[in-house]
Order: sequence, then structure tokens, then C-alpha cells
Amino acid sequence: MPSSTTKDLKRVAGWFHALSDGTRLQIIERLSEGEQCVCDLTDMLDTGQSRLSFHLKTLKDAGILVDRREGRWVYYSLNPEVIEEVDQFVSSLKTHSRRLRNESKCCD
Amino acid sequence: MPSSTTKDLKRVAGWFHALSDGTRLQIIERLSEGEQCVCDLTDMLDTGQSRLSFHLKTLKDAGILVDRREGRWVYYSLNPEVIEEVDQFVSSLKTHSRRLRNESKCCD
DNA sequence: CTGATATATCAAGATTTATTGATTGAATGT
DNA sequence: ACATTCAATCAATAAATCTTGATATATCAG
Repeated sequence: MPSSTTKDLKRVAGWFHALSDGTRLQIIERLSEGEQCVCDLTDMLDTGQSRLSFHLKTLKDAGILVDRREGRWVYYSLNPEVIEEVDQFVSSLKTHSRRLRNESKCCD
Repeated sequence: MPSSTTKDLKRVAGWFHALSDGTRLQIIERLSEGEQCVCDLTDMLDTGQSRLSFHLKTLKDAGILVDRREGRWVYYSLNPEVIEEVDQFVSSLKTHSRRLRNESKCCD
């Protein structure tokens, strides 16, 4: 994990904040099976309309989701570009933590 | 991303919540260079003692960090096991989103 | 244009999280 | 035992986030 600017950290924190809620993770679970319109998500998740809209906006604002209007319906889907960035961040963290564990093991 | 139980989702949400704060990400940046005692973190990050302690506890409760007392000092470090789980979650999400993108591309 | 449907936004209150300063506890050295 | 240092916890307040119900906006059908 290279040292990050404050702006970067805020962006990263924004990703994780978006992912830090059970309802939003449920949304993501659904969308990992493919694009869904809000109406379908409303049925699948047992949640009020404005609440769902709030969580979708939270995910969209963080860049995790993108939306697309088609007539009366709005479709949400995962945003692969940003998810890739999240993955790179976590993956780099994993690499560091693994390396540190191995270093300490060797000197016990 | 296989369908998760409510309990799993809460655990996952807990990871991301712990990672969703700028100060905590700074802590993680430091610890990705190696184990640090609280006293060093206090110097490096410009933060009050109880505030730092609060954020360390938040990360520890989520499983991201582990601590170890040595005399008067407490050392914190990344917890590779849990970070690996976080990585697997995000990595799986990445795989799904990538696959979905490619599927849609092929049918334009 | 009118009514109906899908979704977003807004405002108020409820809940959760974070910050601050004070206190407590644990380990050490004298 | 006493004083000192490092760190955790507590209590009060502040700030951010979430929920709910009402209202607004956009699109379509008739």
C-alpha cells in the first residue's frame, strides 16, 4: 500500500463506507447476478422505496454502481472500473500483511 | 459472490465499516510497513491519544488488526487472516462485475 | 392533457459514530 | 509503596448516517 494523499484516502474511505451496510451488501449481491431495475430490487429486498433509493444513491455516489434509465425504469449495475480499484487496494493490503507475517515467522 | 447469510453480511459490513474512515486508513498505511506500538502511531498521526485508541479498537473489533502487549507498550499489526477474507470477498465481486461487463459487451 | 407508474428528493426525527477531556488500569523503576 | 508512563475506558457532546412519510419529477398510456 503506497502512501496515499488525503484526497485518495477520502475516496477509498468512500468506497468502504458504501460497502459497510447490510442492505447495500444485499443490493450488491443481487447485482452480482446481473443488472436489475429498481422495481425488481424493491421486490427482492424487503425495504421501502425511498430507503432503497437512498442506498442505491449511496453506492452510486461512491462509484460502486452505475445507473441507466430505460423508459420508466432505472437499471443499476456494478461498476467494474471502480470495483477493480477497490480490489487493487485490498489486494495490495493483503500482500503487505502476508509479507509481514512471513517476515516475523522467520525470526521467531 | 455467493449468497450470504445475514450473519455473514454483518461481519462483512463490519470489515468495511472499519475501513471507511480516513484516520483508520492512515493507521493501516502505517501498519502495512510493519507492526507499530501505539506510542509511535500517536507521533506519526497527529491525533489525540483517546481518539487513536478508539480507532484502533474499532479496527481490532472488526478483526483487521491484532494487538500484543510487551511491557508498557502495546503493538498493533495487520491481521493477515481477516485481510485475506476481505480480499476474497472483493476479488469475487470483481470477478462477477468483470464477467457481467464482458457479457453485455458481446451483445451490443 | 390526464392519470398512472417508477424513481428521486426532501424534511424531520431516530440512531449510530466520532471527538474531547477526564479517569482508570497496567507495567515499570525507584 | 509511590511516582511515572503508556494505553484503555468512560461520559458528555457533536456530527454523521439512516429511516420514514410526504412530495416532486419523469415517462408512458389513453
